[in-house]
Amino acid sequence: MKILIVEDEVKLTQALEFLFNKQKIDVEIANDGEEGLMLAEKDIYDVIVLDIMLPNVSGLEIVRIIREKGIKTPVIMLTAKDTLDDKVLGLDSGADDYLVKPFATKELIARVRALGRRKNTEYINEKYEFNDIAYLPKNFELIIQGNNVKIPKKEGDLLEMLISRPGQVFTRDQIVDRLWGLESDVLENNIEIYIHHLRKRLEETNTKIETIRGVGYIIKER
Amino acid sequence: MKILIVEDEVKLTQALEFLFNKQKIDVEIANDGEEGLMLAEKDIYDVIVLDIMLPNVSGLEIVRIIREKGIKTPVIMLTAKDTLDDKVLGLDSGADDYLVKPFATKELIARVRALGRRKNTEYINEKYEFNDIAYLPKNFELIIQGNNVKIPKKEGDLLEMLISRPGQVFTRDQIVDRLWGLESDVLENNIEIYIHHLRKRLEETNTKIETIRGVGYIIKER
DNA sequence: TTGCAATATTAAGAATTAATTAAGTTGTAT
DNA sequence: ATACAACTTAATTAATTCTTAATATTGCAA
Repeated sequence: MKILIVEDEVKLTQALEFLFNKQKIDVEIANDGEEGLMLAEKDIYDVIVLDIMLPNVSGLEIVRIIREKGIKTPVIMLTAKDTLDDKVLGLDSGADDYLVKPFATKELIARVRALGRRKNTEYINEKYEFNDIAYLPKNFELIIQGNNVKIPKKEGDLLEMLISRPGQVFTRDQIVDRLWGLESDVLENNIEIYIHHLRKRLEETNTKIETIRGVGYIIKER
Repeated sequence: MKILIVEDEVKLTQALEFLFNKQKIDVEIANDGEEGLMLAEKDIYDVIVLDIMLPNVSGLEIVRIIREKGIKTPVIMLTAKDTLDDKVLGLDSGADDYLVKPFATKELIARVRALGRRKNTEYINEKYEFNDIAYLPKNFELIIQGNNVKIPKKEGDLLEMLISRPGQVFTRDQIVDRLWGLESDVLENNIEIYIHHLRKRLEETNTKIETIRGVGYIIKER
């Protein structure tokens, strides 16, 4: 799971990053609204945590814009007690949940988990299921015909991305951004290599990864 | 996605072109109102970005004229703070959105994306349907009798053009402009080739592409 | 109905993009 | 410090898509 945290208090973001990482959750940080919007638009995160009060672009603005764009990533709003108005409470801003500052980090982690899970399947233990395969991101385990196989992290992250939204095409850019981070300059060839590895693992299954030439990849029934 | 930017500050247009290209959005530039109007009339863009203050013909004029002609392409207006009057704010000028200069380029990109998508979502989630066929531009899939077939990009772009406005004749010029860009010098013969490919795919359907001699092509029920 | 222009068809090879393989590097755990 | 696994780079091969070009057919006007 990879999440985006948009929050201008640097100390807080650092603490959160540390805590989430401990839970095997990858974190990307944006310290102002503009950057946050840019990242959120990439549509590569499982959950977005948004402070409402932000420099440049407010959290509410960000939700509005990304929802308009059709991005359905669950959003948790962080609000100070005094800015907690109906708009947020009613959640008709487009956000899915909110948390009043100051909050217990445990609480935030729990809610992130809950939302990250909701979108996919109801399974309690962070399990993605698609067609005849399943994937457990927590221990990087791919399940084929009842057999659990541990796969490398990068392979797992890629599989998780694809399997988390079946039917969605992920562009090569999105894949690079999610697997290697934003300002990385890895060769795009790496995508092909990990796709290749995954395809080999899926050979005997009824699930395949299809190439959309010039665009990216999508997971499908064979 | 292909957009038109009409803006007389050359530096700005160059920067925008660079940024949009990075986002895989094709850009055509016009540096004055007259040229902008001419291009906008071609009706081949997904979004038009229009500065209000322009040499020759103002942005507002351009929207008015193209709307009169029945061109429904979404328009984003760029306005300086001091020309931001009700006409623009109310959006009853025919524009769909506006942005006050100076703006964050990221914000512009976000809004262009949002508007460009809107056109598609008028049809059932990114799916064009006509008669007995359907097309998914996102993964370049043509759906015939429940079967999804992947088709090449150029074929897909052409099909998308035709199917997006059934009943409208597209001229060879419009097709060349949209598929190959304005200053391309590909042989017009290429149109016929891709029309040919599409026709082959549609052979067993009740949908056909008709030639309007001396003009262009139109998609129809057989 | 003949000839011309426009359109259609087909095939070949260029160009682009992806897949594969191999070799080298990094990081980590013992 | 060594060994192994994972990751990255690089080079090669394969596949797909695009374009050119050459030829055939069609529809329209004289």
